[in-house]
Amino acid sequence: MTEFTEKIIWYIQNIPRGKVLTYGGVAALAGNPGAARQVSWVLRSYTEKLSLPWFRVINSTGGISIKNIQGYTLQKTLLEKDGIVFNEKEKVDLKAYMWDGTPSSP
DNA sequence: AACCTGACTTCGG
DNA sequence: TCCGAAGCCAGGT
Repeated sequence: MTEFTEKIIWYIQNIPRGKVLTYGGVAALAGNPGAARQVSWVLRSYTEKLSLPWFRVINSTGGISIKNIQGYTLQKTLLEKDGIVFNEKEKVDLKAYMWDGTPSSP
């Protein structure tokens, strides 16, 4: 695994409760803005092994990308448990919830 | 080495 | 505003 991939994992693990990050956002923080798809690959490959907070990663429109209805519902439920609110279009306010990458932001 | 895959993103019609 | 097409990157076969 490359250093880039390790950074992706690090950022995902450090997303604070109540915050989210987009796939492209994680890739950008990890140093490669164009590698959003690699982030999805990491989630699919390492979520179970490393117990990653996978549900805090959403797409650039503020919505959930999981196709499977059960996975979609699970992710939405977990995010709401974090205090994140979805609007009538099933989207969250990225300007309010997007994590800036700072480990401690109280 | 070539080709395929994916829980993505962006741009043009 | 909405949808399809093309672009993107690393890992797996």
